[in-house]
Amino acid sequence: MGRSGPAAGDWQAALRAKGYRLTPQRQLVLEAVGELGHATPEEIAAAVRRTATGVNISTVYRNLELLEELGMVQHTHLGHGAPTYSVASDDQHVHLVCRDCGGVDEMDSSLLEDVVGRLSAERGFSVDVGHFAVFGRCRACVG
Amino acid sequence: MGRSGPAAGDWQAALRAKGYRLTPQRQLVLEAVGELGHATPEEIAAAVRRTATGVNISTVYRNLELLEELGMVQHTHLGHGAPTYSVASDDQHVHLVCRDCGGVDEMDSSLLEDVVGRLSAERGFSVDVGHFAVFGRCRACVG
DNA sequence: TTGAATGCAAAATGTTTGCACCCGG
DNA sequence: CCGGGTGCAAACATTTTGCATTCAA
Repeated sequence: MGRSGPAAGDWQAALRAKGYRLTPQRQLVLEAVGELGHATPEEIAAAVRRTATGVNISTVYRNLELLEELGMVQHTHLGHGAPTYSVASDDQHVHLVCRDCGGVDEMDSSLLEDVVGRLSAERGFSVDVGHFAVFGRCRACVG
Repeated sequence: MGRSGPAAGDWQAALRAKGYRLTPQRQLVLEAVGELGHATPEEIAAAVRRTATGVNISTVYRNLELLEELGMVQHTHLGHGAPTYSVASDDQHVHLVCRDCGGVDEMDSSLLEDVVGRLSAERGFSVDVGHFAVFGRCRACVG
C-alpha cells in the first residue's frame, strides 16, 4: 500500500491528455485511497487533511469521481452508509458483509469464477467483481 | 402480487404476540411492498398515499423496519440511492445491476448455490441470498 | 492568460428522532 | 385506560451544486 509503483507517472500523463490538471489535492486523495483501502469519502478527507489542512469535502468527492472515471479507483457499496473506495489495481476481492455485527471480511474473487462465467454466457452480463458485496451473517453472529 | 395468501392472518397474530398493534398504515405499507416489488421507501409512501392521504414518510420507514424485523419484508441495496424493499416470501433472486444504464435484471438464486455452500463450509458465513446485488454491465452496455 | 480546480455555503437527498396527541386492544 | 403508533418538525448524514477566487500549465 502507498506504493507509487512503476505506473506512478502514467495517470498524471493520462490526466493531462484529457485536459485535466495535476493538483496537490488530487494526488493526496489518490494516495489516501491507496493507504486506507475501503475508506469512505469522509475518512479519505480526514486522511488528506492530516497532510493538508483545509481540503474541502466537496473537493474530495469531485476527485474521487474523476479518479474513478480514469479507472484509478473504484467504489463499493458495503450496504449501510457511505460507499468505500479502493485503488483499482488492488487485487479484486469479494466483500462479505455481516448484517448483524456490520463486520466486513474478504474472499478471493476466484470464489465467483463460475458465476461470472455463467452470467457472461447466459446473459451477456459482464460482472464487476471488485464492486461487490455479499450480505449475510458471519460465523460469530450465526452462533 | 398483492395476494394475501393462506398466511394472511399469521403475521397479524405474530404482531400481537410481540406486543405490536395492527394499524391501517402498517397493512398498507405491507400491501404496497407486495404490489410494487423492489420499491424505495419514497415509492412505497406514494403508493400508500393513493389509498390513505397524509401517511407520513417516517411512519413508512418505521413500519418497514418493523416488518423487516418480523421477517415479512426485506431490503436490498441496488447500489445507487435508496434501498428497495420486497416481501420476504417472494422467490429469492439475485439482482444484476448495470452500472452504465442502471437497469436491474434478476436471476434465480440457484446461480449461487455452490458459492453459498463454499462460504458456509469455509467461513461459516451464512449468505442472505435475497439481499444481494451483482454489479457489472449488461449485454446492451457491454456492446 | 485562461479555464480547470478549489473552497465555501446552500441546496438536495435519504433517514432518524423527539415529542405531543391519538387510538388499538 | 394505557402503551404502542402516528404526524410533524427538526436534526442528521451524505452528496451535489452555484459561484467567486485561485492556480496549474
